[in-house]
Amino acid sequence: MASVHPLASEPDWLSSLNPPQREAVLTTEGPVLMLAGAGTGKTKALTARLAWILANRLAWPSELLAVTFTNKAAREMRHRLGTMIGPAAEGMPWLGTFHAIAAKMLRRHAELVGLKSNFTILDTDDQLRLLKQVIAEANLDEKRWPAKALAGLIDRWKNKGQVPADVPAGESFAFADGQGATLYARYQERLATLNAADFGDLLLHGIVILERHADLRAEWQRKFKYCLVDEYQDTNAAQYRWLKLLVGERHNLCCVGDDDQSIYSWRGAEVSNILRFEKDFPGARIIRLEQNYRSTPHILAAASGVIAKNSGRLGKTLWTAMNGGEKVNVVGVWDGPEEARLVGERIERLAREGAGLEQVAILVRAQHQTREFEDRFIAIGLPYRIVGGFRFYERAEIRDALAYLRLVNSADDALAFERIVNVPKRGLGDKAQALIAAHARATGSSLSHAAAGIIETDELPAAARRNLATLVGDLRRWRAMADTTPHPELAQIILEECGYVAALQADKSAEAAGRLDNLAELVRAMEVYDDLQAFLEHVSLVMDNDRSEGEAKVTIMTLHAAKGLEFDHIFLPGWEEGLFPSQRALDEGGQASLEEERRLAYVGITRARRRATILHAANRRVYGQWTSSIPSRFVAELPAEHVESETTLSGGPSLWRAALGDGDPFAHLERGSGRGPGWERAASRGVKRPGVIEGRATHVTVGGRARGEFAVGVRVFHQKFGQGTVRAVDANKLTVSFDASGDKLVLDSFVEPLG
DNA sequence: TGTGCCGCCTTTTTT
DNA sequence: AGGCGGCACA
Repeated sequence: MASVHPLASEPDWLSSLNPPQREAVLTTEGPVLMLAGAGTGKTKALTARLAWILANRLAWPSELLAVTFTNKAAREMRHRLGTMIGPAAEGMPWLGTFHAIAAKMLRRHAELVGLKSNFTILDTDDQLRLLKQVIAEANLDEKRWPAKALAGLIDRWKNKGQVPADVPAGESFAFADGQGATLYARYQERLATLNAADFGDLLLHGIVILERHADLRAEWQRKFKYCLVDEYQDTNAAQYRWLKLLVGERHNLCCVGDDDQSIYSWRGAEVSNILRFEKDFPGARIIRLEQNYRSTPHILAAASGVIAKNSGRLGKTLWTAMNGGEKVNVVGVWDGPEEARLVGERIERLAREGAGLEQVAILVRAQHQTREFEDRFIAIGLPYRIVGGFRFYERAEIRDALAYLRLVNSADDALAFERIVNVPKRGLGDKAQALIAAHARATGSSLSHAAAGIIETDELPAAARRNLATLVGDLRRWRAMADTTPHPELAQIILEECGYVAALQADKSAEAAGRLDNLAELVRAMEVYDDLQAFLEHVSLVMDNDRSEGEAKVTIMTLHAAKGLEFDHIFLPGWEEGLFPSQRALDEGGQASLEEERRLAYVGITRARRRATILHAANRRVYGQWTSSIPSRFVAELPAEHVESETTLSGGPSLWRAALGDGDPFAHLERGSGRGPGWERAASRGVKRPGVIEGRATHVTVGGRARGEFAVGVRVFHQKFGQGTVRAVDANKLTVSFDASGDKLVLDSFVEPLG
C-alpha cells in the first residue's frame, strides 16, 4: 500500500494544485498536519486528497473517515468530490460531522451503553426540560440552581470526555453545593431510561465503547484506512480521544487546520491539539499552505498585522500573487443607527456599481447586533438574510411537528409525548399531565400507555378525558397508517388532523404564516429520506436552514458563522471595546480569551476578497441605556499603511465645509448624493442627529487622531450626556464626570469645551 | 385551565 | 428595550 501508482494522465484537480497542496495530496501514508491559512485552497487540497486515494484504489469509499464540524462543510466536500470523481463520492458513508458519524456508529453498538439502536437524540430544549425535572426531584430550587447552568456544566464535562465518575470533586461543587456530579449521574440514568442521548453523549458513548471493547476498537481501526479531520484546531478533548481511538496505530491521519482561526475554545475546543500534533504523532509531516488566493494584499496585510499581536502561534506567512485593491476602510460613526444607515448606503452604492448583493456580508460579534441592520434594511427595502440565530429545527413549530412524528415512530417517547400532549391546546394542563405521569410511574409504563389507561377511568373531567381519548386514538391511527402511507404525506395528515395547522391558521399574529411555511418546508425536506425512521435519525444532526433562495440578498451573520466563507465585500461593524472584544472576554478569560477575540477579528477580515470596511460607533445602546464607547483595540492594531480611516461625525458635509473651508476631506462620503431607493424615505423620517453647534468643528477628529486639547478640570459638553468635567485624559480618550450621569469614558472628538 | 400583567434579566459565540 | 417566566385573576 505504500507505493502509489500515478494516474496515466493527471486530471485537472491534481495538476491545478500548487506544490504544498500537491504534497498534502500525495503524502497519503503516515500522519500529516496541513496548516492551511485563510483562503489558501484548503478544501481544494483536502478533497483532492480524498479523490487521489479513491482514484488510486488505495481504499474503498467506505474505508475513508472524513470528519468535519459543520454539515455545510461536509456537504461541500461531498459535492466537490462528486465533481472530481463522480458518484463514488456519494458512497462515502463516513463523511460527516463528528456528531453525525458518532451517532451512526452508536446506533450499531447502542446496547453496549444501555441504549437501543433507535435511541432519540435530544435537542437542547428536551435536555433542559429533563434537567429541570432532575433538579426538581433533588428538591433544589430551580431559581437558585438553574437548569441552564447545569446543562452548561454537563456539556463541559462531556466535552472533556468525563463520565459522572470522572468529574473531579472540586468541580462538582460548581453546582448545588457539591451535587453536580450526582445530578449528572441522575441525568444520565434518566437518559438511559428514555432511550435517549444528548449531543455530548454521541461522542462520549463512542469513547466508552471503544475503550472498553478492544475487539470493536480493532475492527473500526482496521476499517478506516485513511482518516481526515477538517478544522482540527476546533477539536475538543472528547473528539481528540475519539479520533485517537479510531485512528489506532496506523496513523494514516491527515488533520487540517489553522491555529489562527481557532475560535471555539468556549465550547471546549483545545488549540493545544493542533499545537501538539507532532508530539502526538511522531514523524508527522507538517505542510503549510500559505499562498492566499482570496484577498487583496491590503486586506491580507491588515489581517496579518492584527493576528501578529497574538503569542503562541505556529506561525504562517500568508502571501498573495495578486496586487492592487483598496485599503481596508475604517469608519467612525456617531451611533448604532448611523452605523446601520451608513452600511446600508454603502451597500446600495456597491449595488449600483454592479456588485451582487450575495457578494456582500455584514459580520457581527454578537447576534443582537443584527437587529439594528435588520431594522434599517427593512426600512430601505434592501434584501437581506440572517444566518444562524434560530436553526430551522430549533423552531417551536418544527420541534412540535417532530414530536408528533417521534411519537408515531416510537410510542414510548416520553419527551415527545410531554411536548405535544397539550399542543395545540386541548385542555390537558398541568393537572391532567401530572395524573398521566403518576399513572405511568405507578404502572411502570410509558406516558402513551398510561394515557390510554386513564381514558378508561373516570379520573379526568369529562372534557379532558374526551380530548385525551381523541389524541390517543389519533396516535394509534397514525401509527397504523405509517406502513402504507409515504412519510411526507403522513406528516401532512398528522399536522392537519391534530389541529396544528388549524390553530396556526386561526392565529392572526405576524409569525403564524411563517410557521406554516416552515411546516411545509419540513414536509418537503422529508422527501429525500427513505422512511420516517431515517428522517428522524438525521433531523436533529443534519438539518439546517441553509436554503439559499433565488433573490440575491445581503448576508448578516456572526463572525463565528462566517468561518470558511468568503465574500467580495465585508462589513465589520461594532469594533468597540466591550463589544468586540466582548466585555465578557475582557473580564473573564484574560489574555487567552483576548487572543481568541483577536483571532475572530482575523477570521472576519480574511473573509473579504476585495473590500473590507470596519466600523466603530461612539455611542451605542446597551441594555436600553446609551453608553459611550471607544474604538476597539483591534482598530489600533491594524497596520496604518493598509488602512484608510474616516469619521462621519454629526452634521454632514456643510459642517465640514464650514470648519475647513473648501477642503472638505470627506466630500466622497455619501450624504444625499446618488441616493438609493431607501434614502429619501429615511431622510423624510427625519433620522435626526442632535443639534449641531456651529464652531464645534474646531475640535473634530480627522483620520482617527484628535486635534482638540482637553485638560483635566475643563468643563465640557457632550451631545448625549450633557455637561461635565474632565477627570482624566488618555490620548484621545477622556474620562468625564458628567453632572447628570456620572463618569464616562468618551472620545474627545465628541465633546465640546464649554466657554 | 387560560390569559394578562409585572418584574426580572439579558447579549457571545453552537455541533 | 424587549422577551420570558412567574404569578394573580377570570
